[in-house]
Amino acid sequence: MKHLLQDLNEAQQLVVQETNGPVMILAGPGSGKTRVLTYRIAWLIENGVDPFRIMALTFTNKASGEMKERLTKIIGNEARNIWMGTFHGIFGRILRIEAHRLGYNSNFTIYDTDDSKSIIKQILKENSLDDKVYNPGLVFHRISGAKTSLVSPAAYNNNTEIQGEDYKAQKPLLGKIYELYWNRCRRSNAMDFDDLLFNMNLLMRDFPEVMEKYQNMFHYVLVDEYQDTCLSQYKIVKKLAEKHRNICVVGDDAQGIYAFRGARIENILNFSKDFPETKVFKLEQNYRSTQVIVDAANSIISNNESQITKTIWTDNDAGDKIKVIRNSSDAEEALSVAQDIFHTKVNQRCLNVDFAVLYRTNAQSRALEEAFRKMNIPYRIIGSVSFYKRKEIKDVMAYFRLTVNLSDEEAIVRIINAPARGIGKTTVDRIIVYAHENDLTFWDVISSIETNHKELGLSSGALKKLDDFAVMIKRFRIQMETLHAYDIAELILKDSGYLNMLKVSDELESSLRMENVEELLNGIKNFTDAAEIENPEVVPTLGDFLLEVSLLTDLDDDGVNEDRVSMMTAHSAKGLEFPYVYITGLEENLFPSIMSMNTKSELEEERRLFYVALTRAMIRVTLSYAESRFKWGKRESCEPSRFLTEIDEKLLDMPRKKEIPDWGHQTSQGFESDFESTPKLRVKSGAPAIKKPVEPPVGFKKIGNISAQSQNQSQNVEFDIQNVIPGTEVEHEKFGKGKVLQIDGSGAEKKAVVFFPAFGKKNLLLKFAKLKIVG
DNA sequence: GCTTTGTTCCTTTTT
DNA sequence: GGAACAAAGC
Repeated sequence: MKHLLQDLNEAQQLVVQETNGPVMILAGPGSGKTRVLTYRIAWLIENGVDPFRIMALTFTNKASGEMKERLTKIIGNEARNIWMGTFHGIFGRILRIEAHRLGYNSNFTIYDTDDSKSIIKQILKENSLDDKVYNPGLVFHRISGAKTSLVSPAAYNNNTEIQGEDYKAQKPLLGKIYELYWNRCRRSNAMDFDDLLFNMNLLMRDFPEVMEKYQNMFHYVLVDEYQDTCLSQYKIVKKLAEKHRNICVVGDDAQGIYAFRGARIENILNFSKDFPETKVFKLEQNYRSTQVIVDAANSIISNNESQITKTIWTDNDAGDKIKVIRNSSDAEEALSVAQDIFHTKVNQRCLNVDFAVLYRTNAQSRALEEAFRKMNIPYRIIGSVSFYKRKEIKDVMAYFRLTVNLSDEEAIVRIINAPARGIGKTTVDRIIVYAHENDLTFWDVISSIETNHKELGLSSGALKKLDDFAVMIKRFRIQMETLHAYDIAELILKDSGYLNMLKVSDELESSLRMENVEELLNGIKNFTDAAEIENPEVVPTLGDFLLEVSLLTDLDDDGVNEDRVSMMTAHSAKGLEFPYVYITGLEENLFPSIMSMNTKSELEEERRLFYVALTRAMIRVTLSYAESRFKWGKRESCEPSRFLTEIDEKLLDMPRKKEIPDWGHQTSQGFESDFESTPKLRVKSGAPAIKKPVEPPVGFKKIGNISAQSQNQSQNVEFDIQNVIPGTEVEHEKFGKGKVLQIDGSGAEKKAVVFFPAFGKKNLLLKFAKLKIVG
């Protein structure tokens, strides 16, 4: 047992061993918070606590994944028996068991933000409400806010204060929309993210026997990032721990960055009121960062009025001053960062994984990516545009969702005509209206279409098509009973004709979509394999997969162990650490964001976010800002961020003019490549014919054109990407050898148009990463 | 009914 | 730079 504590210092040891009764740990950045939590759990188990009796809640999958991994290293396979996961994941699991009590069935769908917004849009349309007044995003935010504060539609509409606010804002019908949305979700047997928390509260409030069951089940409750809990999370946790009172929360008010989604930092302050016998521990020593970084972080946060006084200090060396880089444009900024990393790598002999580039908004990643490709530095983007937001993935998931949960109207409408089955908008609309008027679900109507079609006034052709569709889904349902997740998924994709639709399409995009669908299938395969190893007795179902995947924001990147620079938003960086950190886009209105400067507390949250970003670094922080930046295709000039002046001047290596880099030459638009550039290629639709058609290399055949949205989106061809130029011979794992005709696209996935003689049929737009250069 | 073409309006951060 | 919508064309 001794060996466990050996890895910890004295303060940490004390915390780990204090296992009985409520404990609050105020842990500054770099104080070994995750370590303490992990070892505390390990300690419990080593002392005979059953892992099934421990619940450990985190905010992100990343955090829980990391903790699980560390725990497995310390205590072995028992780690997987702990109820460890995100709030949403764990509560989703419980709700699946208890769904019937709340009028759901256990295969409920989890709606993501896009699903929610599209339902709100439909509601607005059906009630002919102006979507300018009732902006769907805003409506959703309002509903979400109500739910995280545990205000039901009924309570919302009966609360004169809320009604007054809405009335004042000239949006008196918000409550009505909330109610309609609420009912729509219930009818579809679906919960959105906030419902997972809300319904968990309902369960605990209205079913004392259920509450007791889980209170008895969990002897130990641990919560990470406690400052980010919202009211509904806080109430659940409080109730769960009420009986055994072995609750341990870890938090840092200075790192609270989620007030926008309902987090209440007060929860930290109130903890001792709820549990008067609480023992409070403070971990203030920072083992991560240099003196300079710690001082800078402290000097930033001291600008905030509201904070619990806590001094972070460190024994570490002073370290380098914080370098500030001034740039003329976003493109130049990206190149400066890439170059700086390049030089640091050479001088300090470190790896790509030692670097992180942070930014305020995801949109900023684009320029960085371009620069990194130019400089040949491998990178990984964490949490960018989600894999699961792609059209083809959403389509495929809709098939799965519908098969598992027939009530899911969103899903049915999405795929009833994908691939085209001759079931058009008019028919679909008619069914929706009919269903809602008769209090039926969409599925109710089409599954017994023979009895309904007269009132619907459908043609016999439409009737047949709808019936065919319903029969197909019914067949999937039957087959689902006997097949495990991967097999049924594959079967659905084939039999629905979706895969074939992609296969026969000659759009370049389709082969890319195909790859994504295959990637999803691989994901299911991994899921079933892992589940079978974990518990060979139980067959992993499609429903299990859906639950897991709905709460995932990104497909688990396979490149996790590769040596790459990490790029992510400051929010995503929470909980991580890197030797070298670059914080980019330090411009007023960008960081701090202009959207977050309406009130003082919003500005203070931005400051805390900057604090989080700074304290990710171990050895060196580099800040950069640009004097101009592209916004909506237009160049706008920027002012340096106030944060730059809020840091103690002595800690800064002040801005200097950017020297001209040793390659390329400067233009008003940033840098221009030294490589030869070609005339703009026009794309097919909406544009005049390609002026100078691109001809395939000798021995290669070209069929089809690039398809894009409109002439405004014609793309530049770039040649200087990772040593590949048109003409380069490449090899694809599946299609064999080919020749690059064109490099295309910007953003996360640079694409190459490649001719594959073996494949013959068409040119392919492929994910760049999948190509190997031959010779 | 389905596909192509043209326009508008966005943009914070995440489960 | 792009998603979502609307309109026109097939």
